[in-house]
Amino acid sequence: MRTDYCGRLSVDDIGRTVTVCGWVSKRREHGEFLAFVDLRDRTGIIQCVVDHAHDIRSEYVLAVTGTIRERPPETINHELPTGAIEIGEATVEILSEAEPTPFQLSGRVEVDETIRIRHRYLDLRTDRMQRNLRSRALINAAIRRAMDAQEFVEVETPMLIASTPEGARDFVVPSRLNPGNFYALPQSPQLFKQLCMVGGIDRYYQIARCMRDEDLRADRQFEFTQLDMEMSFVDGQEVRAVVSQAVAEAAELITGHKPSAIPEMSWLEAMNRYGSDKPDIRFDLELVDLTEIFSETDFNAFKAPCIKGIRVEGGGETGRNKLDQLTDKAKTWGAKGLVWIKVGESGEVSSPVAKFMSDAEIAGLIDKLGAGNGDICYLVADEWRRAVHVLGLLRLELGRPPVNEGGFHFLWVIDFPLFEDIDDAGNPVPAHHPFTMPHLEDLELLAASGEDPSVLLDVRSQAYDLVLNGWELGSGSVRIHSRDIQQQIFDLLGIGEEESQRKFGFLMDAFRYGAPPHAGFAFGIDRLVALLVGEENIREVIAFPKSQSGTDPLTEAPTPIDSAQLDELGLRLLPPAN
RNA sequence: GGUCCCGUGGUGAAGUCUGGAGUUCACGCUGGCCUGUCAAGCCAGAGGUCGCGGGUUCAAAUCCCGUCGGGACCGCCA
Repeated sequence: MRTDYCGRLSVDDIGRTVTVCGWVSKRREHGEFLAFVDLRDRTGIIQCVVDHAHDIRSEYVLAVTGTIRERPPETINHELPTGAIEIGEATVEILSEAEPTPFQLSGRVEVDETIRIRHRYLDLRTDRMQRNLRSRALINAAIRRAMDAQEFVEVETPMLIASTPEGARDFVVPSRLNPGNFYALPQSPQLFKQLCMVGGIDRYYQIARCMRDEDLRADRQFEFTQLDMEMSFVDGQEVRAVVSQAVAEAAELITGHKPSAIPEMSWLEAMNRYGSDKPDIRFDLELVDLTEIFSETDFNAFKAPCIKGIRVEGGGETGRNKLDQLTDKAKTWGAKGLVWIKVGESGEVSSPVAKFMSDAEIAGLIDKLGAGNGDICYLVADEWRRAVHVLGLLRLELGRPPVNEGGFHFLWVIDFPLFEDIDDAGNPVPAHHPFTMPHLEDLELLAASGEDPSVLLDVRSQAYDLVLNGWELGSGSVRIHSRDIQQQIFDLLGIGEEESQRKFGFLMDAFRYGAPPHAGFAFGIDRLVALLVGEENIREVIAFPKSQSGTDPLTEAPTPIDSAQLDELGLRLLPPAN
């Protein structure tokens, strides 16, 4: 039926008689005996010159046969790759007619996203979606090539697994053969890939679908895709090298040039300099520590464990309205307040709280922040964690570039703390998952925690995150392969032997029979692709995404099921709440 | 669970603050004209429960209350 693709025809084909197939992108009629039909397929557009085009409408599916010829010089379209040629005296076979589409596919106007998703089969015809899905496929292929080249074995792990109460909320699937029992869909193949290591696979990877029943966001869908990998007899450094290689090849494919080596930064440094564990290092605006300067202060609001500030160059013109808005935002982020200090064009200092500070303190903070004439400084005083958190968010608010600007800045954040917090019951809250290996130098702190649990917060883990332009792409760690250390961690977390046996017994059992030291990583391919193609929402790189409320405007899922289906599964519905 | 924004012919927007006839613009659609366009052009036309429900008012797209849908964010996402 087809001899050529539209977008691949060129001046080299002049004189050939071809048949192309595709959709009518545009029809331009010039009277009864001359019309131009732009035919579109996945490769591009070719202009076809036909007579009697009156019953050919947009999005009709055609097979067009004719001879490739040069266009008259004055009619060459330089906007179009095929703009120097056309299919002349074309005969048209209508393969399929089309009603007017519910939205225009030209991409010239932004269309409501729900309408696009409800008619995704049309939206997929647009340049944007064609490009995004093609880029995604290329990135997947590049990642597979990188992993295959390094002798990783692709292993598929089950989708129907046992539910574990930790972590995200599970999607569950009722079992027909075992009424009253449920499978869970995997939040990640975590335990299975560790079993693969015990099984001597040595290097495992999988482009794995993961499901988490948590609220959706611009960078979060129920279902998402990860590159999941695990290696035996390696340290974290070697894992990061492999992952760096995979994302570098993916990035090179899209940008056309090899990204530089990915820098590493400790979690503590990231928090101190950027107020985030996923710093966007495309821009500076770094946090500066001012605690020392105010150690003897009389200013009550600054009698705090930590005082941090940022300086915005040329921010002195910021109006009172804007400053009030920023202060309100800082409060919603958890700050008690936001202090600002302007340095005027002739060096004079203005701030609502200047009168509470000594001259030495003002001079000190201006010096430390490097504030010059016309600048503004923002200061937050609080507990260390809250101070850096608030200023980190303020930093993003004031300086974050649009998604498609500033290039691609990957970053490894390493040496995460093992525990995030101590809960009300006195148990530490794990920052990663409970199989994460602590730093060997910090093992003694674990032992010492009996007297003072707060030292646990200083225990570093061998966990690492990969960050791109302020998005967390993924995380990984060196795993615990010793049953003793694992039990020690479970004890600290308040997970007793009986409970750990019930939840993770199969992993603990596996470790009895020779567990290799192992480490791994997983990163979100949706997020990587979105950033690389310049989209700020992962729905744009997913063929059939769900809305923020978890429904699918195309299939209308989720839907009720009939009572026969419920009976078979041994389920009965409760009446609606309220 | 919470905060904020949006909902107006098929599509995108303006109109809403400050109530006064479904008003406007662009695209698309239908018909006509048109032999070198490419966002073709020109002429004519069709197309609306202003998301839905209630309230205030002589009068509601506009003000108030509720509700539904969409989106951004907080919580949540070991």
